[in-house]
Amino acid sequence: MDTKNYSMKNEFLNEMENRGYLSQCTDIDKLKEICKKKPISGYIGFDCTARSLHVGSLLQIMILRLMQKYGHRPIVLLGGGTTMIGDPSGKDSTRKILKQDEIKRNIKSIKKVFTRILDNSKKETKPIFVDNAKWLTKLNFIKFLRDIGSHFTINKMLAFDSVKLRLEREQSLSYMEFNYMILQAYDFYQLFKTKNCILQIGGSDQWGNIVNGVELIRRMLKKESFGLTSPLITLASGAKMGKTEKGAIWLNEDLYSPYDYWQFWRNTDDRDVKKFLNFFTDIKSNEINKLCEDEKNINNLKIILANEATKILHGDLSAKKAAKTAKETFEGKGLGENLPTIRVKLSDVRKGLSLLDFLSINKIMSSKSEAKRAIINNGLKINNLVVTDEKKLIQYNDFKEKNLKISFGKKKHYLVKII
RNA sequence: GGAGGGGUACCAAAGCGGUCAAAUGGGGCGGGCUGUAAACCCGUUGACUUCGGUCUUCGAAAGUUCGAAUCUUUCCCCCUCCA
Repeated sequence: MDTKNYSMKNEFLNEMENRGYLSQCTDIDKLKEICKKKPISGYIGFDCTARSLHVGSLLQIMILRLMQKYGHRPIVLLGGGTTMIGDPSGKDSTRKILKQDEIKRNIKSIKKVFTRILDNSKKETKPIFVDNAKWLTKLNFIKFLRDIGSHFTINKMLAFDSVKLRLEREQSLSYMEFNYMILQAYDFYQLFKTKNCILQIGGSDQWGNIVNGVELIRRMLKKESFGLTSPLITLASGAKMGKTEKGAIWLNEDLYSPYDYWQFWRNTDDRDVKKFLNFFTDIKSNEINKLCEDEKNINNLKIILANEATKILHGDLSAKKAAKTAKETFEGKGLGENLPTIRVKLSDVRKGLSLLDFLSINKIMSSKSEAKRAIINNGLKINNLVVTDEKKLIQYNDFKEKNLKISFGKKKHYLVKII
């Protein structure tokens, strides 16, 4: 992380603007004033519906990181309580309800990522982790309705996008989900009261939920708080950031390897590269401008992006390893040591392994039929040679010094080793 | 609670007794072209198979029939209007 002047606290919001992190703010000027004078605490809430967050949440985490950089304190709210309800924002249908111990497990797993990306070394900016299950699960329904519910009107709630869109699309919205925004507002109120947290940050789809919290704090405590949103990242292709058809780009290492993560950034659409350099690296904005002007080969920019982004999440060493493997695999057509590796027994190889079985057993292909199709479509290579025989057996003489590379398509490569 | 409409593969949507593993579009995957990009073009898109076929799939269950995604009954779910 940058080691420059940490006292420039007001720079936090300026850099947010420069990097394109800022979409809306309830009162940017006033917030800047406050930031200039003293360190603040700001929070972002995260859903715990999966074992890991995916790159769709990365921008939010980068914002927390940026707060720290300028001396402010990030609060990470892992929504163990709200996850039991499910945020209807931006969703067409109700999510499946998770069991409580599942949510607990998810929280534990998700937390790992924050300890990597955020800075834990300084007392003043060390992130605080909170779980809203702590207060939400203790609420008394009648009391809550009287104390909190009375501040909300249905008229207004119906006008929020999260509700309105669902109704317009003729999708049902349960009473449970309908209450989500109130709970989120209550979270902010809690954090304001107990942690002196004056700012809530979120994606632009959270605007309604955030404003509700600001409003609730004003009504209940007669105090001012702030809300701020980051833009919804839209890819040049029109798709949403983070989830591909094949599955999400997970941040947790055990779900998505550093090598794959590096590849994800390396494969960025040309049109998104500059934006992503600003969003997902520590390179200064003006340096990025210069880089983009000087560098004529956009592929080199993508490599920088991949290196830097991977470094932030997985560390320098993993980033370097991934870059090296990519180079060996794609440029040298060789065997990158860091490729996903499958180990086989010598005795099995001597007998001859059915390629179709091998592919499906090791989950390279989801079924034998799919593997067969891949071969028919010339999509499968062993040591860079197209496989044409679907009945092929993997045999000892296919290996070079006990190594063999299986490639599916141009980008998916696997290393097979004899043990 | 009453009336009507509807639930089909990853999504949207056709099919309304056999020729249906199910049209078409999107998405995905693979190939070509390139730059590990985009666009474009081509192929492919349930599983298993001794490649002859076999098995499972059209909300769920039961039934009619030689034969059901298609007809009947019950149940579940969704939508619209009314109360």
